[in-house]
Amino acid sequence: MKRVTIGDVAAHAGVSTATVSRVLNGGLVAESTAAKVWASAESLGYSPNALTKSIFAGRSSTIGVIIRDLSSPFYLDLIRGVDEVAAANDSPVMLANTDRRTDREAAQVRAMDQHRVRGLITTADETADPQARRMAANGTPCVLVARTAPGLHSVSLDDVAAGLLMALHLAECGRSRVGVVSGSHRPTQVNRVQGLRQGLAESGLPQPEEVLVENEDEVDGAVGSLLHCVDAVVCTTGRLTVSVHTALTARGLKMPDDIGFLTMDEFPWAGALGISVVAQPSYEMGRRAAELVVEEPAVPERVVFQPTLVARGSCG
Amino acid sequence: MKRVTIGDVAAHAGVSTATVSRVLNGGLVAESTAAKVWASAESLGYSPNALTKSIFAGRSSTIGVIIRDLSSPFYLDLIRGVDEVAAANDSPVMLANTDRRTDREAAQVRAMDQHRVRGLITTADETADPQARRMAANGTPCVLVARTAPGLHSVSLDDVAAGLLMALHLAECGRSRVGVVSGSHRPTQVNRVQGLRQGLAESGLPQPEEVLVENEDEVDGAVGSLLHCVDAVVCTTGRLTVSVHTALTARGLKMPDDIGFLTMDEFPWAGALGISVVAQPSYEMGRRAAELVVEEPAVPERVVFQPTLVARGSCG
DNA sequence: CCGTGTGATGTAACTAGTTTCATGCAACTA
DNA sequence: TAGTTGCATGAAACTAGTTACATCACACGG
Repeated sequence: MKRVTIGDVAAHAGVSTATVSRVLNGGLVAESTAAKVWASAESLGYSPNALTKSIFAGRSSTIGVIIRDLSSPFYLDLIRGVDEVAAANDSPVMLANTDRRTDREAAQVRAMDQHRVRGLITTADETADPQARRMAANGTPCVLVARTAPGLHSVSLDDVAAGLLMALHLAECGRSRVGVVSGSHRPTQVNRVQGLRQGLAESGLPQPEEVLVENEDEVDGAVGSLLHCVDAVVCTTGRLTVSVHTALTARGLKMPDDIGFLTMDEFPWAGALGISVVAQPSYEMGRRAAELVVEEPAVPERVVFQPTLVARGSCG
Repeated sequence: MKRVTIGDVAAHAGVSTATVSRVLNGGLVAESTAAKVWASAESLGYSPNALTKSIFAGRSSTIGVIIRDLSSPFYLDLIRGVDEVAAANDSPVMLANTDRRTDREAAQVRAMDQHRVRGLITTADETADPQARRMAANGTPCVLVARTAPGLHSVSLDDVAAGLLMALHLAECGRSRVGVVSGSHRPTQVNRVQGLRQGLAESGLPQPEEVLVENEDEVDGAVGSLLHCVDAVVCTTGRLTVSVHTALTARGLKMPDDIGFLTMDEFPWAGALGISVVAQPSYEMGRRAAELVVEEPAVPERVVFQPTLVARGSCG
């Protein structure tokens, strides 16, 4: 049960702990000594304690990731991107899911700080900003995802452009009356709706009917309330795609003939279902966020990605 | 840039580090002293180093999770379950994705060991077993997911039962000639196919035509080669559901009339698409795995979950 | 008035490593 | 042969905490 320490290896090999450390980390050691040490380490099953290394280095090699919603495909791809870069840099990933409970976020950030993560990638909202800034001041790069804040790095989508793309596509498909389902008051949602409004106006179309839905089980009612006057439904968050789609099809509406449907974020079944989406490069965004952590730019960097339209016929 | 240490707090409050430690962890301290220490800690922005605590405790509070495939809905739900229990126990989750590259697994397990995780939950295959056993011997509970091995905990599905369920449903739907797409030689896959064979035999149906597909881009060809003689296609892994479904619909086949389709693992769009599945309680499995880590049973425990059929009409 | 008990605090040893500095020893130079 | 150089190694200090033990002041009982 007692762990084998560097001291045990040193004793077994008949050298000092300093020498063992040098062998393990590639210092100046005689070949014969190195061989002895390797043999001892092997035979004792020595596993160096990464925590101790980290405490000496002042921080661990771990990259912290705080995610609002593990079940959303966007965040999933984001994590895949982060993990990819982290693995390439021998950095483990420490993951925390807040399950959309904002009150947990500051605590999660604090926990990450206490674990002395090498850097933090987070979707937390303003509440946690002071905490994140303190970390940044201590030299821990913090990257906001899907939001910007002064003094912190960020990786986000051009949400206004996403809204514009949506409006443009709807106009091209000959839709005239648009209903919007948005998911929160967060800036991403607000900006997408704003882009949509702007784009519709530029295309000479009337402003959209809007409903805001926090919980998935409110979607059906909300969509129902939209339907009396619209010929297309737009969903500004990938999280609600299934619910909105279900609300439409449950009413027997066929796309694109009975109703147009356009949503955010690519997902595996979009092709099979013929659903048009405005996609964000979530995997690439995850990669970029992790790169910011690894590269530690001195000045806060704001990386903005452009959305792309993937037309599949659900709008006509 | 220099971190505030317990020593800085002690100096600022005019006490010893021992007293600060006692204040922070609830030892015997005078109320007036405690107040001073809290004030100092607050004003200096002290953040206790969790790594140092862990090294003294001999291990960290982190739970390690090694996953083969982050994009599979099964693993995603599993992680959600693990995270839920971990969060309830104030344990961060350290995540590593092997991207189905078996050669990375042993290295990942080693890395988790070096980080002195409190416990390990892994889908790694036999290659990493010796490493995992060494960890278990050192007192780190290791839980295998979707596989069993002597001396290690495991959380898995009754895969034979899953195959039986599939066969039973196909028989009930009047299917007579079944094609199977399986995803690997791993025991899960083999057992599901075995259960399917057994169930078909018990129902008096002929043995299935089987193709094994490692890569997603081989699915279309493989499905094509099945189609000359079958009236139902079964997919024994959720990972390939999209590809197999696409291969079928791309040929203009309608379900259930032209072909029956049955696959593994529940997924968000199954309802919308009317696809019948044999589901595993992946979230619950994740929770149970994390509980095994937290509870550290002395004897290796093998938890087996039962699959359930969710019939949605894609088989008739 | 002295011995004892108790609560609050400090000292120092401990965790498992890394790293600096000093030292030993051999080979080479003068 | 003495002095210099340089490699290999060990002792000890350091990382940031925790904790066992020692100490001290003070209150109380005999």
